[in-house]
Amino acid sequence: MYKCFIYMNVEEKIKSTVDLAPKQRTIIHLSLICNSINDQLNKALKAFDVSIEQFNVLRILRGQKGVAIAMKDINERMVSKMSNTTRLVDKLVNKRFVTRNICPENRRKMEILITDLGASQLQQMDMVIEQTHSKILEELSDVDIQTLNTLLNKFN
Amino acid sequence: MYKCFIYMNVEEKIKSTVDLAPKQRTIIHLSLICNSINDQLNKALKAFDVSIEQFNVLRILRGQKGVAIAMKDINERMVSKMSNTTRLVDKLVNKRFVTRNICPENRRKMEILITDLGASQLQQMDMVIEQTHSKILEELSDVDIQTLNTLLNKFN
DNA sequence: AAATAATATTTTATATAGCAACTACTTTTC
DNA sequence: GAAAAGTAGTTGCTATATAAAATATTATTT
Repeated sequence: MYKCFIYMNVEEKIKSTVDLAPKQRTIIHLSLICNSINDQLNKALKAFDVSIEQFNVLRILRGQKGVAIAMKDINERMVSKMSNTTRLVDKLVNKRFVTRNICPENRRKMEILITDLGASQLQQMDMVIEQTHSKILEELSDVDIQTLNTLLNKFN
Repeated sequence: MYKCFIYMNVEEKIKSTVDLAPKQRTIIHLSLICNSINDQLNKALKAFDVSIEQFNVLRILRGQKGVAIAMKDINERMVSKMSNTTRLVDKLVNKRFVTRNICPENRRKMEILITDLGASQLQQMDMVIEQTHSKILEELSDVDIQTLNTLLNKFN
């Protein structure tokens, strides 16, 4: 029997009756898990009415420790790059989680800062997200996580 | 020095100056790789003017070996579920890659089939996608791929 | 057989992703 | 110092994701 137990989950999920090539299977496996992770994270953040991307922007701003940051630099630090950081920040401004002002030294630039409200909300989000991360990786040991990261590093 | 070489890639990519918790790092790492995989696959399919999802639908239809399939069943077999298979199939109908007819036995159902044009285009896409998969996983040995799948199976 | 429930698909609404064009400002070059 | 090139950010457009409501058909109940 060619079909190996380690692949069962994947083929179950996409209801495939044929055997997939190991490489194709691996890519699909990764894709399925990423989708599931995003679902879980989005659900966790739903109570705060922010998306994963908005949450990431807030984290970036907190990392600045009070130093203002420009749109361009937010973009560079984001996990999934998108051309439209403007609209993402708009949402956060509307929620009073961040402020945005024109930089006096270089009037092309924006100075974006997290507000106290944003920071306190972020702290609450962090707890929920950490719980979600722990749940997702519950079955993986510390060694598993190290091995996984080493393998992921080999991806092109 | 706490920062370990296996994490370098991640922190470089998101330009993080602070150390992330290993679990958080792993989730971000996965996310980065998934984005990169999707970018590469979309680029490979660009010449055919189809998205990854459209490509997946075509593969599902081919897997049917001439047996018609309903919308509901396409949805079940898709990697990233979405409620709007209708529009996805619309696009493929417009390109003459698939046909869609009302099922005579159950008029609620649709009978969706891949066309000869769709099948021949899919064959071309397969070659490009296989090359892309190989390139993505170039640095991973067979054992690496087995290990990776085993680890991915542990995800919740 | 009419009413109700269940199923399959489509439509609608809303949010986001990605690209390209555009505006506004700054730097460089001549 | 005016023209050209480069940079930062915004806007518009199109495509897609997602959820919820609507429509159409079939199956079940009474």
